Amino acid sequence: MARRPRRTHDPLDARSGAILRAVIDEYVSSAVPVSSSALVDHYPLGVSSATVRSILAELESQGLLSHPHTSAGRVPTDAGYRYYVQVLADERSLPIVEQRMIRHQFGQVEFRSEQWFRLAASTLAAANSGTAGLATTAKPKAVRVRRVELLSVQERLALLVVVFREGTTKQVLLNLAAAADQDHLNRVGSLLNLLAVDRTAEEIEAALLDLPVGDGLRDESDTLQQIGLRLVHTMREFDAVAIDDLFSDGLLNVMAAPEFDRSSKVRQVFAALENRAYLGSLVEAVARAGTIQVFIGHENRPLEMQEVSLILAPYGRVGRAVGVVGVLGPTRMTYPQAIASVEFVSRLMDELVEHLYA
Amino acid sequence: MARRPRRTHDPLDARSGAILRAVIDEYVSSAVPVSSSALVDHYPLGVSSATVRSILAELESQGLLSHPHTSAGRVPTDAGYRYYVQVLADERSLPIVEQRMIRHQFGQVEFRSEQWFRLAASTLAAANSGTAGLATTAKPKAVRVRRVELLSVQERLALLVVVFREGTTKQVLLNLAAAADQDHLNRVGSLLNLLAVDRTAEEIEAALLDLPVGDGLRDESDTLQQIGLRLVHTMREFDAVAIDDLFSDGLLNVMAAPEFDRSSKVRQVFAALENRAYLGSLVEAVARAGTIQVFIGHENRPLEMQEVSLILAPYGRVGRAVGVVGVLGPTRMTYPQAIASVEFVSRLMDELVEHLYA
DNA sequence: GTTAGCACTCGCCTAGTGAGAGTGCTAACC
DNA sequence: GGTTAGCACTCTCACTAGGCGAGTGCTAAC
Repeated sequence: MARRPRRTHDPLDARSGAILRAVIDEYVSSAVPVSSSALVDHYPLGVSSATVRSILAELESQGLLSHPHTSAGRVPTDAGYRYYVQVLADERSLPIVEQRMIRHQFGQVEFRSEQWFRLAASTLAAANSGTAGLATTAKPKAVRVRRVELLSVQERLALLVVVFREGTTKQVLLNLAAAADQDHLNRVGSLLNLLAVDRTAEEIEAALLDLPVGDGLRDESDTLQQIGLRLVHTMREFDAVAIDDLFSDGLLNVMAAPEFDRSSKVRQVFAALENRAYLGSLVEAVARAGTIQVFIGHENRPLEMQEVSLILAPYGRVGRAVGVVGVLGPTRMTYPQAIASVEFVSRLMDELVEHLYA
Repeated sequence: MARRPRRTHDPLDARSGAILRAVIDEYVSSAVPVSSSALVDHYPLGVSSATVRSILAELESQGLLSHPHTSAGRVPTDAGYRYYVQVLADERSLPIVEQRMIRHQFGQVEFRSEQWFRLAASTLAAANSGTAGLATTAKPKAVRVRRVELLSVQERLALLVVVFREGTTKQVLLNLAAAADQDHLNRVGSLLNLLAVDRTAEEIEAALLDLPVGDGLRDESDTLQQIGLRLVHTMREFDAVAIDDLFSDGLLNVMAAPEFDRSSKVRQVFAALENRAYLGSLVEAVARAGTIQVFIGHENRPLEMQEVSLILAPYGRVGRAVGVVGVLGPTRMTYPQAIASVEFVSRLMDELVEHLYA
């Protein structure tokens, strides 16, 4: 499961590397198998097409390129992309103007965390044509309560609002065992706050068990137990999911790519996004790695994701809240640019989260 | 804009009606243009294919059927579907077993409104193969505050949590003009609650303006003004959107239909869902009508939605919180079944909402 | 090691053909 | 007069053949 760095291919000599890079650059922009002549025409390789052909044949024998059919040009394999990403791609960073523009946008948007995630996703989609932008909310391993609130809805119906330390809230409707008015709930609420604030599910559960019985607040203690357990349950559930909320943008752009012209292919992309289990495992892997990770085509285990690539980067603080931003696109994507933009946005999100915790 | 009932076609005689119905039933299940011989084979019409042919020609001249090309069978037009839905379709209701199953599922799910919407959407998707289920949250025209809560995040950063009467919450991060600790925020919070509880944005704004200045709480009054205005702004924003949250399920099923095998068609469906403006107008129309509404193909104004149909029903109480549930699918869908299930689920949601307001 | 030249392969486009489906029309029928 | 059988006609679809062009791999010369 752990997504350890794949074994890098035997290093290529400079010229082979340059040609592989050229093939990939060309293929990414044209979406058409690349011929030897196209390479000598568009790239300053300084050799003839015949020479290029022999090198292409060599790269193919190494599994970095493939051949749709005899008289077609070359197409990168997943291994080819992998080598490209790991060895050949120039470390690029986002142009300053673009950086400034994105920062500006984040400054403009309302100060509401949901808006940031939306913006992160749409920014990434906009910065990488043909890909979708993704952003998950920041979530610690074990959430801690900042404050709970109890609101009477009806005689035996109450709304429990929990605010967690990272600012996310959950709300649960409670069917109360006994009737309780707002005054009663207020008293229970204060007790629950005393018990729960700054604590994890585990700790709250322990505290509930330690609760002295018959301490003059008999009336409240039943309700407190009931609601407390419900709170613990809700928190456990929240802790269990790797991805609480997933924002995406630009899925329509992905469909526009020629490789997705049949809807059965598009289906794959969506199935991928709905496969929260796998996506969750990636998010965890990325959070664990603590740095940007690239998952290319067949490196993705689920069959339905083997024609897409994901570039994901964590943000936030390990041990505290960690979320992930990234892009999802066809394997044929502009990796350097995508990596640069994902890296930039993740650092930006870092700052935003840091700002909240400073 | 108002989606008034379309003019019903001149009524057909019994036999023509039966044949139109047969064509639609057949086409819906086979997705292939329907020939006269297929009709006499599969339906007890009691006449020969030649007779059927002449009637088909008649129905076509009335605009209820169309002809892909000379030697192909017939396909219903949008007007044909409309006539079918309005005149021909038998009032069906969901089988009791299915009703019971759905009720059971709603009983099982956690008592959290979000879960209900998800379940409503997935139930509808499951009950109608080839369609997506939709559910919007229940939202009144002008929301009213049930309670506000202020939490200190940092010296000059606070989290405002607003719980509205229907149980939804919003949270906004506030950049405070001046430093404020939790004590200070608590005092401001109580004042704000006094001011805001049970009130709409308009009313809160008015109350803020009426606020006596220099009433011994000078310190708090600046913060109160600032936060109050922010609250009003947030509520206005919330009031302005017709659709706050849209849950959908089964979009992948829609893609499976043969009419959506090219991704450019699928694109349309998604574009439709992202066109919140139009969707919002439909939701409003449905809420206003107070009853289930069917929007077929070209009856939808946006070009990108002219190959899909929507069946939407309101739930909740007009004047209070109203939401919408429904299905989205290709025009070629099983309308009677879809209508029955949407109607059932909307009544179920009615009950749930009613339960909260009782 | 590089290059020019060339034969070869193979997908793609076009045109052409035959089969089949389904219609519309007509003339006979009840 | 409505209904039906029969039939000519139309049009799509699937298949085939042929020509074109792109691009390769190989070879022999540089």
